[in-house]
Amino acid sequence: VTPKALSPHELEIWHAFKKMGEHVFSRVARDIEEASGLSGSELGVLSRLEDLGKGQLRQQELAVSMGWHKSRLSHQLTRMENRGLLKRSAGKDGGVLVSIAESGTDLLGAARPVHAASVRERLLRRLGPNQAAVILDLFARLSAG
Amino acid sequence: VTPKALSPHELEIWHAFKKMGEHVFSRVARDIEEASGLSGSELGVLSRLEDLGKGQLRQQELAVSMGWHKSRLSHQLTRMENRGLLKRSAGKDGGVLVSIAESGTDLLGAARPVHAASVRERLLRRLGPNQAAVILDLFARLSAG
DNA sequence: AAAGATTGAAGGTTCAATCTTA
DNA sequence: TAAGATTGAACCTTCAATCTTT
Repeated sequence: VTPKALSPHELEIWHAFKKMGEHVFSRVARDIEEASGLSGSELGVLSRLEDLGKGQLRQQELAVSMGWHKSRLSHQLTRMENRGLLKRSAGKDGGVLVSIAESGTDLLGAARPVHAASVRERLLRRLGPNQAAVILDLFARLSAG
Repeated sequence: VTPKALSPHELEIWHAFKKMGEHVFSRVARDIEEASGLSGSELGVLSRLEDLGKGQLRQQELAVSMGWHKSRLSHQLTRMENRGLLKRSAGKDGGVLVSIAESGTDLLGAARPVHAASVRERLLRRLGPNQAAVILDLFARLSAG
């Protein structure tokens, strides 16, 4: 086979799809960072600790809930532990227990409303009448095997 | 003001929007990497060198065409120069001239058709009747001030 | 052996500081 | 001075290799 190159129109769609995400994510991340000093990853971890556990989760559960590989989470937790946002301790079953620290709780409290406002400002309020539905449909189509 | 938290429906949209991009990009990048050994960034740089210059561009033009900051491009070019994909030389006007190397040309030739096929498989063919148009509209809305 | 977790290396991105040269 | 470019630090992600404990 000799696959054809992408047409200008195909390239335009691909380009828009790429830039769309980059644009929104970078702005939301910046809003959160400016208001709380937390990165997007840090907010994700702290939110789950508070929402899914009561400030405490097994590392393995945390990994699954984020959809992250263990290695990625391990590196992330190491950085966050160094920043004093959380603590790790030995669980009774051989696993590791991750607990949110006081400064983590404080920053999370500051970041949550900013996150909500930013997602509304950068994405939700800009969606046309049926575009939210299109996004959900698109997500399903693109994620399907 | 006491901003409200995101509703479950808002969260669902935000989650879908995030995962959608991650899913598609990681698969396209993997397809390219497996076929050519090039990363997405490397392919972007090499493509522009071949398409916009004739294998040679001023570093500054390259930065503008990619929409990258000079620092980001500098780091990227350093890695690519170390891999033997391109060469840098002094331009006559004080700038730097970036030239694609033989191995860069070869890998680019291998990666191009794979990239086109992957974008079609991972994104384009999955779009419903009007979804391409929705993406273009969404891109415009989200990029607007 | 299998599960849970860590580590190091390499690539990527951003920021601020610095260097170089027209 | 101003433009073009580099550098180092910090953060992020992935992969393969390695522990550690059950």
